Amino acid sequence: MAETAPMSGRKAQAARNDKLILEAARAVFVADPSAPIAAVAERAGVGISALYRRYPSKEDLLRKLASDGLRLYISVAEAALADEGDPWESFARFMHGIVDADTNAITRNLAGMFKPDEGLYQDAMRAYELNVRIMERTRAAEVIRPGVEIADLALIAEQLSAIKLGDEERSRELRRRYLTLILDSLRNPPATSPLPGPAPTDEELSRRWG
Amino acid sequence: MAETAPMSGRKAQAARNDKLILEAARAVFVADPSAPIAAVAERAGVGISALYRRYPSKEDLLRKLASDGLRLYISVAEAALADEGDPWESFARFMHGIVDADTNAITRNLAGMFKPDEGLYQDAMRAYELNVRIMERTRAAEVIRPGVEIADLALIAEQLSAIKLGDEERSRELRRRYLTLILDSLRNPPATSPLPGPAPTDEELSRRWG
DNA sequence: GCAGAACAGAAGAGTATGTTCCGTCTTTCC
DNA sequence: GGAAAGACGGAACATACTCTTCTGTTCTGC
Repeated sequence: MAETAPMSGRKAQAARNDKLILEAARAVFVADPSAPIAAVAERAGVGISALYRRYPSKEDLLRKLASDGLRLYISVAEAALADEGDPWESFARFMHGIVDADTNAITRNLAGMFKPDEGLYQDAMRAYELNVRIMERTRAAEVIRPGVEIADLALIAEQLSAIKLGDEERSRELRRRYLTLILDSLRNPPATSPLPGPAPTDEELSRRWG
Repeated sequence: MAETAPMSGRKAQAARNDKLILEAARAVFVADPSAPIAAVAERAGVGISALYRRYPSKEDLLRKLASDGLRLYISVAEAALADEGDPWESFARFMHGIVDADTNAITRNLAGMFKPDEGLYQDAMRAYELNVRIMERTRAAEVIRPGVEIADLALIAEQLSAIKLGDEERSRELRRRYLTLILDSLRNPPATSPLPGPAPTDEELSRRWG
């Protein structure tokens, strides 16, 4: 099988660690943007030196994460633009896509913790341009509530990414719930879609106070 | 005039400082819950010892802030319950009240930074009970979208309190904007209210990246 | 005029965290 | 078969941060 890299061997372990570290870093910094780098190592199940072998400093790691997150955002936006179906459904899928991917958590929330890169600027401009085109197309179809601007979408995504309740998966589910509410309100004419997933329970809310 | 305390005198200055310190603490910790205590002193324009004269420790100050915030929440909820007018309008005013007061910023966001007080527990139970009654009344009038639970309201308020853009006043204005969107969607039947205040501008958004 | 409340801000003490470094193990090349 | 080198774990180091205490000073109220 072409996919099966030899399970043993230092090189194979290194390749696996590459992914382990990036995934751990993403998870840790999404949960707490100011987390110490030791927390990333622990979560990845590796030593600290495995991190420093790959990234010269914490700042470089953060920049890498933000860069990946921005590129993910771009790919979601491009997929949405390629979708030539119903304009509203296409727009809604775009919003669901960026909220599900939670790209805000690793771009906006990490801002200020690293010095932006030239490539980051390029990607940011590209992302903005895609935003404009999606918005223009949706407006042209007259399926979005008048008065809603591009920047509104960014702030809505940012609000939703602030929901952190329990599990990462449960958080996503709840974000979908409130995104559904907002989208119903953004749609022209307004709609009433079924709310996905169960409402939060009082127990879920109060557990965080410990 | 009973209200006019002598403008000079150590005692008068102390009374003024009481307020200055609480207001500064609120503003500072709302902006950054993990801010150092020196930032509060600086913002209040007083020395650090003026803080420690009033509160034995940082934790006590935080507890005081949270306690005040919770009481503010309760008073808003009580006012909403006392309002016997249109059920939906009353509910909407309640939501606007707690979002405007931004009580989440000084209760939920400070959680875990101090050991809860017995009085806090009492207040929390009282707040919860008021929530239940407001929700029951609104449901009984059948003006709220089916499937919406009490805990939804808490999470919605929490989302909105995550919006921090520029000025404190501007943030409030934007929170009202998105609260209006959500309330339109929560209402049964759905409504389309005029959006208050201008949409965020791209410049406002990008300024934060510095 | 003076005793003391109230204060500003520097100094102290302890903690948290980014980064380096050393000893170890495994692989791979001769 | 042996050894050089890549990769790693985690302790050790240096440092920056921040809560709290403490000292010297000012100004009020009597």
